[in-house]
Amino acid sequence: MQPKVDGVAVTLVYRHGQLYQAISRGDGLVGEDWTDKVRQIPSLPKAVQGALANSVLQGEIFLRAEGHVQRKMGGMNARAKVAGMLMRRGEREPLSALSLFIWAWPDGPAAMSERLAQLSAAGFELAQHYSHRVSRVQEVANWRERWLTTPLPFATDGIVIREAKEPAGAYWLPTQGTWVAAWKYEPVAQVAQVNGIHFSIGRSGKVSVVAELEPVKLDDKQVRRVNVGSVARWRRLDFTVGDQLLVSLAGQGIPRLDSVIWRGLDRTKPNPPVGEYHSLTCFFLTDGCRAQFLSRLNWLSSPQVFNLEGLGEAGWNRLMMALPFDHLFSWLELRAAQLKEIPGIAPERAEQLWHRFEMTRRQPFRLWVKALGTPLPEAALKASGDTSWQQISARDELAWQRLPGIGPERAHRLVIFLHHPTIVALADKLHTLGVAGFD
DNA sequence: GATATAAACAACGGAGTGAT
DNA sequence: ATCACTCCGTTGTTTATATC
Repeated sequence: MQPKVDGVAVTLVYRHGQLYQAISRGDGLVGEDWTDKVRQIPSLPKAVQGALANSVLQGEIFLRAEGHVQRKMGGMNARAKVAGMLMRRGEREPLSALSLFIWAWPDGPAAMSERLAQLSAAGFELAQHYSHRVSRVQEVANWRERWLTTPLPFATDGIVIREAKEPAGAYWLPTQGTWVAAWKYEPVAQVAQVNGIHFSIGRSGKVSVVAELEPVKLDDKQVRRVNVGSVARWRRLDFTVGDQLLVSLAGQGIPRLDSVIWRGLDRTKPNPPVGEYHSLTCFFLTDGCRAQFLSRLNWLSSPQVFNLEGLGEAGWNRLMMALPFDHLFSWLELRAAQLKEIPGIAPERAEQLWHRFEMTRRQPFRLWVKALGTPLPEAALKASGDTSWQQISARDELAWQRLPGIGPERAHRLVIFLHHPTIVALADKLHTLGVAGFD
């Protein structure tokens, strides 16, 4: 077992004895390249030899904090600080405050003791120093308590227990792994008063309930809101403005609603929108559609679709306020001169934005399918290979079901979606607007 | 019927960018 | 110089649906 070091996960790739690449975890499959930053960490060995010379290591970049007692000092925003330092550009200061804790060597020697010994000899000493062989739950509990209350050179958020035998690296997948378990420290919890209840509407029409709180401090974080989840859960919990909730930090800093602590006498509750929104609503900016419409715009400018940089929720809001917005793709009809008139958008930026808009016309057809909000899983979209509206709307339920991840239910919904008058009308608009694939 | 999985969604903090 | 905004990295919870 080892302390669970609180930092930012990184994958190190060594080739020919040199650090070749350092990659953030990202979404588990693709991450950021932090190679240059990691090379500036002083404790990183300059070169490694033997089996390590060509290896892949998993570790944690952490902020050195000599004498850190977790129970007394909490997390100190260590993770955010590390992430901040790694995202900072240029080389203003050396990253001398950072260090590395290597916790896995997926294709290293079979015996854990051997892996730890070789890592230590190469200059990654921490794992060996802080790893203990355990065979009983009580031993684990003892170490856990000890690491929580005595000084360590880093912040921790629990402990990790690993089996001595690990599978080959090829079998390591995000969110899986039965050979390793974490036992986190009890989260700090606080009672917070509900000041308001907010219903947010996502692009698909899904409604989420968010409780606005009288701000409370949890460990190193200031919490003002907490996600309640579905309307159904909110109803089950049965709370309203003025009631008090128990809130803790789940995982590494996301507020979590634990329970309702106290209810007042006044049981009046706001009315949530139920059944009003779904995947076929709010393609047009009409009364009551602002929220979902905005979510749709935000989605199509996100990296998952067109990646229109620098255009977020507030930006879209400005566009919507200042210009005639009718349907989801009205932005394609705007002229550069119109964009330049918007307060808060400089002429240069307006020009640039207009160009980005124009370029989306030539973006791959599959991105336009996503932009439309088609309820089609990523894997199926890739496998379909369709490149035109004709192809995609010609598919019947059986043809859809041959794609991965699509069963009868999704196939049915897809056919309804694609032949819905609103979608047909939008596809026709895209044709008129000269978007590739809609001719 | 049980289990697995993908997708959607939420919040916070630090850094960087662009507008005023 | 200040402010508003965006981006990124962190991950738990819920739901719907596919698949075994």
